[in-house]
Amino acid sequence: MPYFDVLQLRKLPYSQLPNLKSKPVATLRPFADRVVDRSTLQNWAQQYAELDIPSVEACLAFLRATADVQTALEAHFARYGLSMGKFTLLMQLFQAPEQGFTPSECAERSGVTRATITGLLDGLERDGLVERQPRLGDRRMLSVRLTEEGRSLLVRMLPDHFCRTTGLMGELTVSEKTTLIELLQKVQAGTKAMLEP
Amino acid sequence: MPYFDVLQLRKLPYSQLPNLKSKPVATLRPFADRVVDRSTLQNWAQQYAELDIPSVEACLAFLRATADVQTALEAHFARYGLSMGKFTLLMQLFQAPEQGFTPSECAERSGVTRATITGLLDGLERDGLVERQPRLGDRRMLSVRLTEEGRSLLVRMLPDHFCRTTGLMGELTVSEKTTLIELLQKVQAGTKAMLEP
DNA sequence: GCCTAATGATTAGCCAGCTAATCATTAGGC
DNA sequence: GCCTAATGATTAGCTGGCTAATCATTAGGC
Repeated sequence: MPYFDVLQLRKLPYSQLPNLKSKPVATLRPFADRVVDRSTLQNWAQQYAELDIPSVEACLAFLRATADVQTALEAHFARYGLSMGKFTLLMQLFQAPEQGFTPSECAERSGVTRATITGLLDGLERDGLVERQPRLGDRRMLSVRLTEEGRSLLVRMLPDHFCRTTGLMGELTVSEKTTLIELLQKVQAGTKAMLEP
Repeated sequence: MPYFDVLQLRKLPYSQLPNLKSKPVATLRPFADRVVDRSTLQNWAQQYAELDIPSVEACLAFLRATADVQTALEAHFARYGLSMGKFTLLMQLFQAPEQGFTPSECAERSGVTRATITGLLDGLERDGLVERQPRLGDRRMLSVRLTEEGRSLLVRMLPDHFCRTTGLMGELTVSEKTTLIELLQKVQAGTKAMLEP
């Protein structure tokens, strides 16, 4: 759930995505954008000295962008029957050496737990995009590899994928992209403050 | 799962978060940052004319920041026994009129489905932070309100919350915050390209 | 050489999104 | 006035994160 809606912003209702299986039946109806009310924010700022308006606005803008991009990526991957996690996994295997990766290697490279990888592999294997084989030499490990079908799915989708990635950043000039990267790195550095005990 | 790890970036391993209940046992070990390899990117760019390096880099930076902020917020809310969704809901009710909101209103304001609200309310009600009561006049509807306990939890946590939000943006100057907001709006506009049929 | 500890994969179970279906209630057309 | 359609809430079931526990296998110390 989008956190920023505390202050009445909104994300794209999922049911409005194009190309997803079905019509909404008893789900959210579209509703007008509710942009954050300056006076509400100022009101809060009077009650809480800790509230810094520009920071909150930047944070809300970030979360709003986050939610929209997330939604858009999900819709993109859904066209190919994939989720972000599954695509990530496939791309890793696409670049993998001959013998593939072990599930643990996949987990480590992805920054998710092994349990999550097990689940994703179950799905990908069910869809015939990936195969698990015993690893010679150490019977605890498995080799995970793309099947031909998996490889061809990627080859088929990558042009579209890169094209849409370019489109996502299409409103920014090259120098704006550079600036954005710098500013995002500063936000990332700020997460330290959130994580502190 | 963080999509950007296709190109070997990483997010903070969940198990390294401070203040979460327990020690990692059989989970991810820390591993070195793998920054995207320029030459890999250039290599790919040769194979796929659609790949625009600055766009991909900006996209990866964004997704990386997204994942880290998400993780940090989750850790922050976890200190108070909340998730982002629950916090959002509580904040809405905090500002609600006397009679509270109906679950549907909550859903609409949050941009999530009613089913999701039902689940969140179940959890919040179980924890005694919120109460559901029948609505006079229309027996299909419910009134959802904060309990005293819910209200006092918010009052207790908000100073810390705003403080940490300010901290999150603490590395940026005021004018950088403004710039960031502008650039993020452009990224948001770019999601159109992702959503197109 | 054996026994304990470490490692790899899986399983079970929680959470919070989602869709689709169901049920109760209300509203509206004829 | 009644019956159908719309509306509000819930439920069931899927997904993909997570933790914790389990099980098999391997490695290492003594």
